[in-house]
Amino acid sequence: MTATNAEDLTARARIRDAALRLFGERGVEGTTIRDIASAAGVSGGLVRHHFGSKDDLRAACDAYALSQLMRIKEQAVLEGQLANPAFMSAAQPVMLTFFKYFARSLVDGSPAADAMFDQMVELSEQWLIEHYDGEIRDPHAHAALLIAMEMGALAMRSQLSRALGADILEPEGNVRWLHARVDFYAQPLVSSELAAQAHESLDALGAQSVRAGSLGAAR
Amino acid sequence: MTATNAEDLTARARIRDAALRLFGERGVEGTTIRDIASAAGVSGGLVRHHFGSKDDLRAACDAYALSQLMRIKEQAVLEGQLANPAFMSAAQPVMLTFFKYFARSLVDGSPAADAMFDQMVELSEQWLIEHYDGEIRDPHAHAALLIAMEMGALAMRSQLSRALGADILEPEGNVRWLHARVDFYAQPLVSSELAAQAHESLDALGAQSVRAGSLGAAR
DNA sequence: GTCTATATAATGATAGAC
DNA sequence: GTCTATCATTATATAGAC
Repeated sequence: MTATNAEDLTARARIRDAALRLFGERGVEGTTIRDIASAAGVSGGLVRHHFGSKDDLRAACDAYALSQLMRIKEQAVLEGQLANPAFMSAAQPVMLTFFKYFARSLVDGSPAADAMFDQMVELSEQWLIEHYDGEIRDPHAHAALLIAMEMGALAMRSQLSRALGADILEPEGNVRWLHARVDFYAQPLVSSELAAQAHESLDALGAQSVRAGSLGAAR
Repeated sequence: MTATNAEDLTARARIRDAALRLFGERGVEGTTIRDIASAAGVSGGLVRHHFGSKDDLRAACDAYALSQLMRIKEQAVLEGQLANPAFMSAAQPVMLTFFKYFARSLVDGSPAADAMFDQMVELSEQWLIEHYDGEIRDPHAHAALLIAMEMGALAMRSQLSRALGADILEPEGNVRWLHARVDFYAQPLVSSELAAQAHESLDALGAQSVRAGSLGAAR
């Protein structure tokens, strides 16, 4: 049910929600129109009637997920709901569902997902520049890595859930996950000395690669 | 060419390497046997002749990627090649290719990938316990998140590459990526005070979720 | 709006020739 | 070992009835 707008019980909405969920779980290629129709309790023909083609359905899911996410963001920021625990805890699981969809889309590749990624990188880059205490060499790269890892962890949902002993998208596992995440971001994994050393090694490696030319990634 | 063993120019090896690459890039569902055959420069029939079925081919890729990764690991650790820059810089791109394959398998889900993930978590958990200075509340969860984010970032290869301006699996982008990664792990994103505060909020949220019951993740 | 039935295409699997 | 040709299955797309 992802998000429950009042008039949202139509077959069209059910199809879109089912597609959003199945695409997010199995990927677009791994999901058939029949699967979606079955999950939504309608016929395959109706999917076509409402959305035309699988690609169009996917585009509709992209647009819907993006708009819903933006809507929540607006509410949180503009309407000052950020400080409202009830709103935030209610919004959280819905947002996660959309994030999960985008995480999978990011892996599969799609124009909308690409745009979403860039937008998120942009936002977190600004946040880093404005709110971060320490110095960051390359804020853009830092932000990109941050978002890639965040979305990547979400794409690894089943693995992470197995390791934590509970689905990270259900309340119990979700809390465990968020706790671990806070710790993860609170503690540096390597010391600044080790980091400096690593940067040096990388510079040497970089120069070497450029010279040798033969060390290109295998393909 | 992923890894160039001397006798590795056989059609069978070419098929396996092509499958490894395509599965890693597009996922198993998104790759057809014809695609693989074409990339390997052979007929579809030959793929079947050598590997039986698509599932068997995938299993062969799993086994091969795992064994190669272990082989490199053995060499690095047992034969003391860890300190040999030439070996390490040559091994790095090959390892990345296999990691990429597993990252995608992790997203798609497979028994071998699951085992791989658990193994990596186990290793990094031990590393955290033995070599990490600070205190970590939940080493297992921490390790799981670390691996999920590492592999997740790899699964986000195209996004990350676009953001960094060069393919992270080619030398140039690779160096940029590794630099950003060092910085990422060298600097805590949130202060310990903020972290403590976040942990508190999460505990409150957790208790609330358990009470309310209605806050389950959307599905 | 919704369904059933059908056409068309793609895919994995198979058989047999060289 | 390698190919071409073909089959069976499945998926998407389409048409038309209710």
